[in-house]
Amino acid sequence: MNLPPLVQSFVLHFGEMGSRWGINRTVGQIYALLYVSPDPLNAEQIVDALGISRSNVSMSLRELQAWNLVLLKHLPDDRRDFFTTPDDVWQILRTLAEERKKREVDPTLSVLREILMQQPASDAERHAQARMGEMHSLIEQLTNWYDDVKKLETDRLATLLTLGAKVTRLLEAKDKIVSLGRSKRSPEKG
Amino acid sequence: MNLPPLVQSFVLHFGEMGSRWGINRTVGQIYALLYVSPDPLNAEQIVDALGISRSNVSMSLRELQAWNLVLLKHLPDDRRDFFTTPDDVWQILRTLAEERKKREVDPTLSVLREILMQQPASDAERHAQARMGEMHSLIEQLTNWYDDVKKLETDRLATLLTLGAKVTRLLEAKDKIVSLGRSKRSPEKG
DNA sequence: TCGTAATTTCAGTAATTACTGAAATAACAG
DNA sequence: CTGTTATTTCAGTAATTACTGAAATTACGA
Repeated sequence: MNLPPLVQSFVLHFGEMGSRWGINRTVGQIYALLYVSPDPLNAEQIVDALGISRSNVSMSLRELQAWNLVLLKHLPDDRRDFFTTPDDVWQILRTLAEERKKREVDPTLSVLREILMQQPASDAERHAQARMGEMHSLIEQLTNWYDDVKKLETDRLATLLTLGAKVTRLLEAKDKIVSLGRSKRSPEKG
Repeated sequence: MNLPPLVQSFVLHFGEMGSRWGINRTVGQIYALLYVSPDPLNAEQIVDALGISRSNVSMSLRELQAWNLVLLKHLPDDRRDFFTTPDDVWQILRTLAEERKKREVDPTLSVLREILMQQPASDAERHAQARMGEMHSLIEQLTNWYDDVKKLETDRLATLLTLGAKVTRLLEAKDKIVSLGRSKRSPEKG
């Protein structure tokens, strides 16, 4: 491996974390390298930087493309492929979220839906189905929220994050006001 | 494998997804089985249900315990260990989020912090450090939001989710009002 | 302390995943 | 076409991860 020390630490870390993130070492290292490189890199440069085989680079770049995590660039009068990551980290986050949802959540959601359609044939199955129903509606709530939030432009998203749980304090206040207003006509618990 | 068909589909799916979720097949299957079982199960019952070795069950339960995803129960006059999952799916979600953060995010955050302390020795390193800084602050914003939100009780969290992006519409309105109020004294762009 | 059941550990093996080098394919320029 | 460079494919191998069975350990009750 042939990199400035500071970059090397980063690249090695991404390599190690790769397995925890569901990608492999090489894919992690290549992504890290592209992320910190000032300019797009071609395959040969990646080979030189990381000291891995050309074919491994080819396969790993293909993997990163399948994840939509890299951009393919071309220089004039040069037919080699050059790769970068998007400049905007928020955009990277969006892509990551989208792809992980597609791979890690959607299949489960559809399996759950299918099972929930079936007729339970015993108490055990009835109970199991009820549990799967709970899981299903939890995931649905999460993905609905996600679908809603992913459309936000970056600065609105940042606002939402900064606000965090404070929002619910507003809601508490609102609840009080609403229930006060309602209390004459239809009083309720609480 | 010896399970009602409906449960078996669920268990097999969790097994297959296991690798995508960073756990292995057996761990996924055991978790799924415990999740849908009406009562806690002991190791022998898991062996019978899934048709895997006793030692594999032992190791996989240990793994699930490391993730805080299962509860250990004891029946009176029975010294075997029985395992379940929490009843509350929201609690499960919280645990999952906490553990994934611990394993998948925190190490990167601390590596980034360390690297950002260092003195860059070239333009390349300066650029890399700037990029890592962007990543670092993105992750910090996300984890701050998470720390804020994780404290909410379940129904407040559900409210927050249901509201989703609608919150920002409130904010837009608020922005307008505030800027209107300010416009006489210190007019600004927008 | 002995015996028994429950659980864990771990060396060996099976299964899976990652990586390489060589060959094939593609994309051009002359 | 032919030669050259870039990229991909893929069979074989290396490395890693998962799983098993046997032995060891633990936790009791008699």
